[in-house]
Amino acid sequence: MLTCDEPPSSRTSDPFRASWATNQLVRSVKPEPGRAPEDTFESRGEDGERGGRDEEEEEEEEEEEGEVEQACGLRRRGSHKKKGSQDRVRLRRIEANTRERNRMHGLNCALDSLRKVVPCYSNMQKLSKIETLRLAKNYIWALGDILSTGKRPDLLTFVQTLCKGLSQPTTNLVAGCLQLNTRSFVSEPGGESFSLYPGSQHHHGPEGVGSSSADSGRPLRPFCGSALYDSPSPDSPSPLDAATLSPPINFNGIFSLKHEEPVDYRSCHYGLRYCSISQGSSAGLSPYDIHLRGQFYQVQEELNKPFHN
DNA sequence: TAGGCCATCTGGTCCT
DNA sequence: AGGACCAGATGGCCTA
Repeated sequence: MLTCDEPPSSRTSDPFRASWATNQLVRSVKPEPGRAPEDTFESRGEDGERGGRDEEEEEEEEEEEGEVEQACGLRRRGSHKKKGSQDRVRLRRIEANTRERNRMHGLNCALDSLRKVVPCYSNMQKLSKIETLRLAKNYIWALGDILSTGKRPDLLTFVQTLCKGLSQPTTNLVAGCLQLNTRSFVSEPGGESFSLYPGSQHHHGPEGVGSSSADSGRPLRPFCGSALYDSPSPDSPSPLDAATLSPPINFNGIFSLKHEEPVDYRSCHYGLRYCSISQGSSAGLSPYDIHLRGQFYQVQEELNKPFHN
C-alpha cells in the first residue's frame, strides 16, 4: 500500500514501482506521440536520479538540435539565454510533477482511511476508489436516515441502502461483510424476490436487527469476537483478513466503531480497530455507540437519544 | 484479449 | 511567480 511519507521511488517491493520504472524506461525510449521528445525529460529520471543523464548529454542534444535547425535552414536566436530559461522551465516541471505525485499519494491515503471506516474493509480485496466513494456516500446516507428517523432498519434494507449503485462484486463484498448471503437478496423461500439494486423490488424482511437471520435461518454472527480485538489494526493480519474479508462491523453493531490509536493523517498509519461493543444492554451501551479512538464523540449522544426515550 | 483500475505526466486554470 | 487543483492522455497490471 502506498504511504504518504514514502515516494514510489523508495519502495522496491511495491508492484507499482516496477511499473513506474518500466514506464520511465518506455517513455525514455518512445516519446508519446504528438509530444516533443524534450517533454519527456522527467521520464529519464527525477528527484536526483536522472539516470546518468548529465549536462554533457544535454549539450550534445543542444548541438544536435542546432544541426537539425541548420539543416532546415533555421537558426535559433538567443539560444544561450533560452537554455537557461529552458532549464528553469524543466526544473519547475519536475518540481510540479513531484508535487502532483505527492498530492495524489495524499489523496490515496485519504481514500485508504475512508476504506477503513466504511462497512467493508479488507486488506485482501481492496475496494476501488469509485466504489469506496459510493459506499461511503451510501453509508452516510444510511446513518443519516437512522438519525432522522430514530429507527433501526432491518438488515436487508440497510444492506440495500449500502449497495445502491455499487457493482455486483462490491455488493457481494458488502453482503459478505454483513454476513448476508447474497442469495438472500435474490430469492426467499417464500418465492418473493428482491434485489439490492436500485429500481428493484424492495423487501423489508421480517427479521429484526437483533435476531436477523437473513441467510436461511443462519443467525448473524457478530464480528465482535475476541480475535478481532486482538488485531492491532486493519493493516495487521487478522483472522478475518485471512478469511478474505475483514468486516469492521456487524449488523448488530453497525455503528460500533472503536478507533483507539491516535490518528496520524500524515503517515496514514491509522490502524483502526473495529470492535463491536454492541451487545447493547449487557454492556450497558447502546448498539449505536460510536467510539472513535478513545473519544466519545457528540455523535454518540445524538445517536443514543432515540433509544433512550 | 478486452475492459477495469491505477499511477504518472502534462498543460491549463485559478488563487495567493 | 509559484503552488494547488483538475482533467486528459498514456501505459502497465490484472482478471474474466
